[in-house]
Amino acid sequence: MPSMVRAAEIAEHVGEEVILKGWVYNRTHKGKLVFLLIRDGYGFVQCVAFERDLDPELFDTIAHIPQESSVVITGQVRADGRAPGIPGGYELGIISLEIIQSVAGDYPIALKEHGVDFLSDHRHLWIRMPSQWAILRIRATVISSIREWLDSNGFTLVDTPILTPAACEGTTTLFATEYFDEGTAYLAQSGQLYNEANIFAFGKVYCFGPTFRAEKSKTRRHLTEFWMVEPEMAFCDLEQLMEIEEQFISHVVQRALRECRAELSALERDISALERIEPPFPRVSYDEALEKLAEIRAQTEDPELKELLEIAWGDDFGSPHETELTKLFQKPVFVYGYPAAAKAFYMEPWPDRPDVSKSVDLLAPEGYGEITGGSERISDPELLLQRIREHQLPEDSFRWYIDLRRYGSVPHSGFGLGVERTVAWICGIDHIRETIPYPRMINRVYP
RNA sequence: UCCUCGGUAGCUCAAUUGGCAGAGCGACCGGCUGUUAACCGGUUGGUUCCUGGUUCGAGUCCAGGCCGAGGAGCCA
Repeated sequence: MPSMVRAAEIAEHVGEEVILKGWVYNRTHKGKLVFLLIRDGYGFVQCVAFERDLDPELFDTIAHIPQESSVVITGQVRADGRAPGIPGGYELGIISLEIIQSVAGDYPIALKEHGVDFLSDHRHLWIRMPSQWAILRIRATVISSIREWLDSNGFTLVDTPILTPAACEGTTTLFATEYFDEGTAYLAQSGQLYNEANIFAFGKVYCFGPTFRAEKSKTRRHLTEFWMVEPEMAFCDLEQLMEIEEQFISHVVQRALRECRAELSALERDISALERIEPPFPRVSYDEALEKLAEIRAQTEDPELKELLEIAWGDDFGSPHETELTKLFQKPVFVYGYPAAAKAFYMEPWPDRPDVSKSVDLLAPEGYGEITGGSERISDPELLLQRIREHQLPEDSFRWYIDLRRYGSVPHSGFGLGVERTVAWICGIDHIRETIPYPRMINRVYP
């Protein structure tokens, strides 16, 4: 009895008779010769049927097998440079083939260009296509390496709630839901405040889960449901935070490079752009970034870009600013020291510059922009209380958060990494809706 | 919420000044021994987003609406 193989490991079985279980991705009929491109979940393998080698009835079946039919194939593995696939270069000479289900011939996704709305409506089928399959495999590897790095560098996973009593940061719009007799609960937009409690028990922690924003954002960088990992560290200042981030991000990219070569090349990703990603990353202050933007603005001939890049000290960067800044570097770039007014209430002020916060965003290169946002947090209870009042937040709801500064307060820092934006950058694709299996956007909750 | 663009066959798109609704792909049938979304021939395929208006005549012009895409703001 031949043994079952996975497409990804086919190279290890050259000369052997093996069994492959999967689905017909494409069929090319050449008369006395038929090529089937079979996907099995682990890759795509070409299987070849010659009329002279097979029973006429079986050959006719293979010649007419519809796209996406499920099959069990027995065949002999051989190396052939002409064979397409992921990874390509090997093919199966078909000895026998059993159809588990023959599709009626009405599979909606033809092998041709499609519009994004059509593909989104068929997301449950779209994920079978090589590009989407490759992206989601890379996503899985990215998530795995995020957890691997944190777990092996002293961080404890401490889960934070998804149903929360109020806005963590009080600014962005939240999804609300009825919560028994307790009134309204909200879907979490961040686990950070809970992380800050957790570091006083565990030192270094992270939470990792879906987060929700009810913002009516309609861009290639936004989802209403997305995944975020948020590490938080006690006894950590802004400089140490940046060192942690660059180690962490570099590990994630390098492991994707090692383990997802076939997927990245299926996406035609420029590998060399990723090979450069290792510490240290450039660091630019907000003030320096403003100067660089002013230079770019002075040099551009494009009146539209000139207008988009207009910015005054105190404004947060918009995506045009981020995009232009990242073009100046071949690695992710830290921009630190944003104006306090543009950032959240809990951020530690810069020494001797109260209008500047000890905040840092990491902007991915090639125009991808912000993938992490972090800061050193306020550790003084009086200052924190003052900020809560300035932002007109409900003091009573933040009692527990203020307690953290009363019982053993220490300098501490943390950041949040957007998984989908990171995957989009690593994959080199232009819209994050393809980086999550079932994207949730302002006008899409199906399928 | 604002700006720009779009909606025609299952899919991707054409349709001249307002004058017979078209092509490619898919599906189905046939041909082809190395295809890479094969190629060639044939068959099949329509509420032109909706409502109203102008006109002898509307896919095309006008008004209102619906849906989608890209961008802005906001953010990861």
